[in-house]
Amino acid sequence: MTYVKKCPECGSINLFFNREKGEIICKDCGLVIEDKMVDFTQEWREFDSEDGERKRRTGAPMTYTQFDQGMGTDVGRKSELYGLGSKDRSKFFRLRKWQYRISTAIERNLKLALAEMKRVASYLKLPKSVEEESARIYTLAVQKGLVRGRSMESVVAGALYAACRRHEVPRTLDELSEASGIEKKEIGRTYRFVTRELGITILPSNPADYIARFASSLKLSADTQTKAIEILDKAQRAELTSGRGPTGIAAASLYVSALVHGEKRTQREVADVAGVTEVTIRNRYKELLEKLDLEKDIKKVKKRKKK
DNA sequence: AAGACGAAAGTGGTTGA
DNA sequence: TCAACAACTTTCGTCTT
Repeated sequence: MTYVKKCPECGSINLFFNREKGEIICKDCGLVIEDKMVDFTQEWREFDSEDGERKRRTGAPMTYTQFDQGMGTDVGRKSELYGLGSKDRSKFFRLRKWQYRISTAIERNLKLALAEMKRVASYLKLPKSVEEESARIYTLAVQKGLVRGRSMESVVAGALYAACRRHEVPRTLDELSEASGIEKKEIGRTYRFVTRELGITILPSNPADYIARFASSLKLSADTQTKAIEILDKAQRAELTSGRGPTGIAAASLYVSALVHGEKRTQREVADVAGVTEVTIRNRYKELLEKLDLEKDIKKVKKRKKK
């Protein structure tokens, strides 16, 4: 395993080490540097002892990014035909034929889907752990027949979106949409459908998870970023965040923070990277000023400018 | 001239009867 | 199942820098 001290992209030494996700993330440019480390968390949850027994396993690691998960199932072999009557014989062949048809159909679909998934995931620079999770979700969806009536691509996008959220490295629907070429609405729809049908629970995404990425695409300093997180923290305590879109909150915090640090960005610029409109930023921004008495900070900056 | 601000009308999703 | 509702968007006119 390589030991990274500097970000190969921007040379920054401001790295964030996340043991649970097995990743190192550059705080300045958002690059995921190393994601091949061991994942220390369980990927399943145990609700009772019986559940645990079933899910625990030993042996070679299973991967979902390969279409048959490194395993295969077959309906019997010819050698098992001895002693069967002609009726059973034909049943045997019928079953095998179906087995073949179904499994090849699923396999073909999975192969295509996983290739597409890989493409989109690498376009979005997603860590391997997210891709794995996404592949798992997609595989389950196929097995439950949830792809029927929907385009394969949209389910792939939905699975990726869900996986990102679960791993707390959220991408916006807009980004997914741009990378996959599927409409935002459609992704949202299939995402909701698939997670509901599979009983996957997803926590509402935390605005703080967006800050680092937005800040780096706006080329804001680490100071500004830290300040934005602080503001966010206060906002959450003042209950300004519930029911609001997390991206809007994150964008507004960044906007304010950039303002007081003299790294002003226009509302338009911030709005663009966050995938919201200026109006939303304005509304959140107004609320932030009202409830968090940040006015004095803003005034200070204005005075400084006049000099 | 560009950016910030705010009002009004429209959209898609959630909720509760 | 449908209507009310909240959040967000689009659009557009006005004010500020």
